[in-house]
Amino acid sequence: MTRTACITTPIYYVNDRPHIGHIFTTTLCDAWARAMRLQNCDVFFLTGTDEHGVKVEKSAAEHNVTPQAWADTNAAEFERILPLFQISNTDFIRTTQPRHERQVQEFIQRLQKSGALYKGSFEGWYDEGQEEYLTETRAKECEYKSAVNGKPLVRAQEQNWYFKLSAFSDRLKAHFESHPHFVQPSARMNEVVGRLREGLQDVPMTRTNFTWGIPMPGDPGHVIYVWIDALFNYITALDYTDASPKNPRAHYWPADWHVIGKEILWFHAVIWPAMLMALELPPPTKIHAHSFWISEGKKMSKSLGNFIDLPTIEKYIARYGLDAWRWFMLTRGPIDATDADFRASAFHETYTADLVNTVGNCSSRVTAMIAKTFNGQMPDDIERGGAWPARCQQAVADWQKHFANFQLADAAEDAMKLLRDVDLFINQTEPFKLAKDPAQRERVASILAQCLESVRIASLLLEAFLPQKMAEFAALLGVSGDTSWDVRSRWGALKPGCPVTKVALYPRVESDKS
RNA sequence: GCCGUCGUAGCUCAACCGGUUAGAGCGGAGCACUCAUAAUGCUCAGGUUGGCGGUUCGAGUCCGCCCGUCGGCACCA
Repeated sequence: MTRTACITTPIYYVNDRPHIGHIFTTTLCDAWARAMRLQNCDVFFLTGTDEHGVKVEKSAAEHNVTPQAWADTNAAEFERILPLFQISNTDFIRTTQPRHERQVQEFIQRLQKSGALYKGSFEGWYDEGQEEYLTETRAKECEYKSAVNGKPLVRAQEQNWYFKLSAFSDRLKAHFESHPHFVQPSARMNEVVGRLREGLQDVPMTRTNFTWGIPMPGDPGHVIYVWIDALFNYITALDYTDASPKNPRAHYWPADWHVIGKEILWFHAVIWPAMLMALELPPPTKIHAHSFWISEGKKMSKSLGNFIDLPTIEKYIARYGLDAWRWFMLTRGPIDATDADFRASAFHETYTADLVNTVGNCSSRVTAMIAKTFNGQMPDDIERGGAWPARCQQAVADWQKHFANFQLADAAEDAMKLLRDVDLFINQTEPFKLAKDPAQRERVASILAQCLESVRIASLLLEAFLPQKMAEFAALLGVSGDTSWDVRSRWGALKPGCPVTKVALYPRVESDKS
């Protein structure tokens, strides 16, 4: 029986344009999904778009189109760009799809039956121009005036459906205690636990001031709040209103990882698990909340206009290649608790140091020596690998452990270390010198065979990060994607005599000193 | 304001429960080598581990205070 794995990105709000943040999150998930697939896992990798809410309704009106048309256009853009980054998602869910809307209504009805919902009145500071409520702190910040038109905020009230979040306080606390790694990184876990200690308030889950959303079952005029609607995507994509074994997707839940940005942690770590508890469904296994990119030392913001947007990203890919882009995202990105800086100079240095000088050069020197010394054929290793099989096995084990813990950059480093060891080994054993002595031919054959086999295994470990060139390299060596993990991850997949040509995987790129 | 991060070599970061001369990568300097994409390997960083005080046989690692940074505080990846 094959293992299953499930990973999700947040669904992206269609009022936004795709930028480095979306692509970063999605790429993280993609690398993990690819790593699991390499290991023969049956992977469900979900992404999609969040399309309801007052902001979409307003933007649509400004553009003189229907909300659905506006959502269609923008959702299409999010979906269109996935192949540009070789994202290997297995589904793309949109919250305006019938499958989602139908199931959300059913889940809401179940929540109602469970007694987790009640109708109460909501009072708050209301911006009449923007037609939205502001939080108490936000209202204070704006001195109780609209940030947009300067008119005073009004005290407004409306009837809403509430989710009884407070009732789940103890169960949530118990879950956090028994699952100390539920939220990663640990700094984020601390934040959630700390806030949980302060007590929970029930959350409004419907609105009446707009209509672009999923109607509240049995209460016309009430629309399900976008966030509640959106969270359900993780299980509506699995048709999880039917959790029985007859549903071919049901076994993917609970998801191994919800990968999110830190700003939406509370919803995923607290509200979402509580709703699932109310529905008597299992919570997600783990949540990884990454941090943000900043740009050349400055926070990205709409007002500064320094977002790393799609055209900027496409320029990098045109210049350095997709692998380089993914490599920088995955190894230098804000995957943990601190923000990371996107600098053009750092991008260039990372590409040169890692992909050109290490991956590219090491594979090049090894294949070149074999091509020259052994007529382009994998030589026979009478030493049976020497110390290398164990060394490679260790790298594979470390890599697996790091991926299991969502430590992607560390997993990449496992492969890089292996390559650096190969470089070192070549300098120490000097096969290029020994090759001049016919008496040393067997020794040279063993050294080079060991090098190539180690490089091959390193490239396997890099394939989730660098899908383009590593797949190409594997194919060149005749050990490509349809070969099983057991064969590929073990020593000895390259047989003596198989053809080897000199490779040049990552060309040097001149830095543009302006 | 409340809660929470982080503050270690020029840069990016390591260091499990406190325990020998605090470690890598990148950049820089020198040397070696020539199979390779002017690549690679070796050597070189005398860092008061933000500051002050405390606990301890012993603290980067625990406690207190201070300084600085960043984040969350309900809908911006």
